[in-house]
Amino acid sequence: MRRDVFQAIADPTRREILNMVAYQPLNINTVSLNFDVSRAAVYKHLKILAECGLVEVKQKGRERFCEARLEGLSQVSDWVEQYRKFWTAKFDSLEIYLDKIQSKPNSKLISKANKNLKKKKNVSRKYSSKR
Amino acid sequence: MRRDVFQAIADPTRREILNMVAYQPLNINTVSLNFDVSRAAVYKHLKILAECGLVEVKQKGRERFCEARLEGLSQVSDWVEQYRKFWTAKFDSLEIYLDKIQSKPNSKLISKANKNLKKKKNVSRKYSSKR
DNA sequence: AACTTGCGAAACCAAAAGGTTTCATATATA
DNA sequence: TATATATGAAACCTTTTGGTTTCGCAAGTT
Repeated sequence: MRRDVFQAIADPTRREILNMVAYQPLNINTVSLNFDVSRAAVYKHLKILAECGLVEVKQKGRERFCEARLEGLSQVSDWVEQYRKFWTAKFDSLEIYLDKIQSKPNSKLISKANKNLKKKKNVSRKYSSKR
Repeated sequence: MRRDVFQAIADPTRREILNMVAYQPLNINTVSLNFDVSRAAVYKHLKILAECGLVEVKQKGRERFCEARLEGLSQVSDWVEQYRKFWTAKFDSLEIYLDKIQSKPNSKLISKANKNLKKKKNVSRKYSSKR
């Protein structure tokens, strides 16, 4: 069960939950009452958010307050920011590059590709019906 | 079939694909050769990326070159950035607020919650075995 | 003590995801 | 022309996801 921040924020309900507890800690019930889905469903979402560290749960009596711990989002921020140059810059030069490259794609990737090709053929054979 | 950027980048393979085509357009086969999964699987990932606008596909003869169109990531960037203050700021005051609030959670959310509570009871009845 | 609340967990479900094979087709190439 | 390559698409399969009910229990309330 992969449990990373990217997957955690992929679900719109979880993003809403995150937004809700970002401004103040709320107990699980209060969070769930703000959604149409069942408390159990919200509970599971909260569990996922907690598992990847985006919310921290603190017991207070019989209640459990969920507090956002958004530092984990920096991982997403870092990932996105490394590509900002690609959508900020003009793409004309890249277009031209495409025209040049198309008959002979990047050699580095190709050589890596060739290694995988062998692996891939093995895998294929493994699953193939013909021996 | 929900098809948004958040979901598109949730899969690590798709993030790798995106990174691969960010630097130069590549045809589908070349992309797939760099992964252990089948071409068909990679094809599906590319389709998802294309559906949410993160890659653009251009036909060139019998080949189809995939080009990254990363502007869509700005949506993710915007979403994350709105929370940066929460992980940059000190949380002490929030901690104190928690202690004050815990016996009486946010009234705005609560009133919204009450509306949903009614809905929720209806829904429950709908699915309930007892009539 | 009896009742209400807030949770946690289990059992179940349907749909979505992520993969795999296989096959057909169009485009290059030898 | 015969062969190889690059795709698209369909049929299937297994695992994950996102939800729902139902139950039990502990902690507050009346």
